[in-house]
Amino acid sequence: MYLLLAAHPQGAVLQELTQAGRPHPSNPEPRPVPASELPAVVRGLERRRQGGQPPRWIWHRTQDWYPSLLASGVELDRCHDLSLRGSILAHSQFTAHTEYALNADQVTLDDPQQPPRALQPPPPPPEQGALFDDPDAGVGRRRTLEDLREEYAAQQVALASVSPEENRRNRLQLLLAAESASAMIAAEMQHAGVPWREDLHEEILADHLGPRPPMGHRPAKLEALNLELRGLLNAPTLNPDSPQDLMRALHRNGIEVKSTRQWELKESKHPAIAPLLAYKKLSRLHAANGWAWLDAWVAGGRFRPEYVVGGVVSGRWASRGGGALQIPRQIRGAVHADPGYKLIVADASQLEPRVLVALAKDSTMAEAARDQDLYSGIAAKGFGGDRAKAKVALLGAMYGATSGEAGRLMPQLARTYPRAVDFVERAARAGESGGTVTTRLGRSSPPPSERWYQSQRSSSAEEQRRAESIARSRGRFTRNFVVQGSAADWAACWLAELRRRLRALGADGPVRAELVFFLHDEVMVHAPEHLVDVCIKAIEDAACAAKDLLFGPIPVEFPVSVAVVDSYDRAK
DNA sequence: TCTGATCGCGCG
DNA sequence: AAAGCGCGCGATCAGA
Repeated sequence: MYLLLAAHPQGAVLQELTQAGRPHPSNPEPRPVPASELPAVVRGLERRRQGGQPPRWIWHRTQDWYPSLLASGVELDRCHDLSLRGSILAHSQFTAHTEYALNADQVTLDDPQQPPRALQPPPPPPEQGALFDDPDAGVGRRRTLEDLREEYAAQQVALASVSPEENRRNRLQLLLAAESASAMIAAEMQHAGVPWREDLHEEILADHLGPRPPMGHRPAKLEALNLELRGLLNAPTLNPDSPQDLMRALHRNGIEVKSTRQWELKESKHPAIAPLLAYKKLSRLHAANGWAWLDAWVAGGRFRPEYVVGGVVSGRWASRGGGALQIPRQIRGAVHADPGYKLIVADASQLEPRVLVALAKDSTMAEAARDQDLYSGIAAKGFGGDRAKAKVALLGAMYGATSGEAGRLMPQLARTYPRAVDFVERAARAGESGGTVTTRLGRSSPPPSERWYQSQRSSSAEEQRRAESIARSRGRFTRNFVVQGSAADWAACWLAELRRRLRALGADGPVRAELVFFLHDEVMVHAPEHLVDVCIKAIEDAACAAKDLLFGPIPVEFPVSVAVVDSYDRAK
């Protein structure tokens, strides 16, 4: 059962559709639902089964509907997020020949005239009347039931015309499903929040920085370091937070650095360097994750960041507010399971190089990667067992290193593993010449920048060099895109498969395992102790399922490492 | 005084 | 200025 949900002056309007996107013949009439009744109505419909399956909800953006439904206690099984599907279909090489993609520039669901969503104030939740008083606000004029029905139908037509060769149609369909599932998971994770012990966080801050200072003042330990620096550098008014100020003071003391970055400062032996590095470390902790951060982002024992699915072109998630994807190791001790619960932290070991092996069908490298530690396996053949060298070389190949140790190791890597190296080289060449590359499931790289096109028309030798530099830069991007993006494909499938298994475990009851965090190749489940073992099994099974979904039965493993801990700092 | 760019650093 | 890839965020800085 396909249920389309759209905004309406009185709240919402529902319509049952066929899979193709036409009104369902047995129940074609749209049904308006007042905002106040929406959670109850949706809950009722969600309980219906057709062929044993719950309905699939179709809506413009998951973010516009699902958070408030979750707040009302309504959890749903699956959806189509038309906005996320649309941006994949509009750019995928798999659909490049379709009307949908060809028209994408003129008719898109998300108005290109509007600034990116990140720059707009967040839309009010649908049950707040304001949204419906002004037809131009929020979801806007072109998001009526009819618009969305047409949009969905057009997406289905585009999908149906994808070549079935090499399983392309199935792969793209899988990507769309995984992307919509991701949107639901992001909303559910925000709803659940990361378990965060404010008292432990404050202990960490007090240990490193001293007691909480009055607003706008430096904590005691930072101020002490500041005074020490002023003395050592003979600079009585130094502000170490100012790069210019700091640079001048360093130069006056004969410390000839070109920037004030940590790694460059570490080169110097001057007695002021140690306290300066200590200052920078503590200053960062105070500014990024200090008391102000705690006040702003943690409430009721939970950290609730906003995740932005589709926020990165490669398919990775981004986040908005609170630096959710950059929780420093320093404060991970504050992420702590509730009494009677455990944190299960799982990460896909060396995901990107394994994805490269599978993409390139490099059987020599696959053989080497049978080792639990991929880099050791690769080092054993071609690098005389030198793991560090093998790692640098492989990362260099995926990132496009040209100089330094990684650059020098490339020929060595290419001799032993020509297929893997050739795969990323091809992606780089395609990008340099303005072409498009595509992930395993069909997410394609964006077109070249305006700068790239302009540089192509260069004439002088100077401009030529500049053009080559811009082209190489795009080459490094597309080279990495296929690997990072296919890894994101895998991770999205892993996450969706895991969600399905966790839902099956604790379909009813308040005590249940929840996904609470996701970071590119790592998930965190907050689980009651008696469910820990089945959760671990679910995580591992989901990883296997994801591998099969992407690549089928190939001899490449995607092992996950799992830690069961009370606090996040004990993982890894 | 406000705004956008830049630096620097946290994460994968 | 370029730099092995992708991000977000806070403080500073330059310019209106």
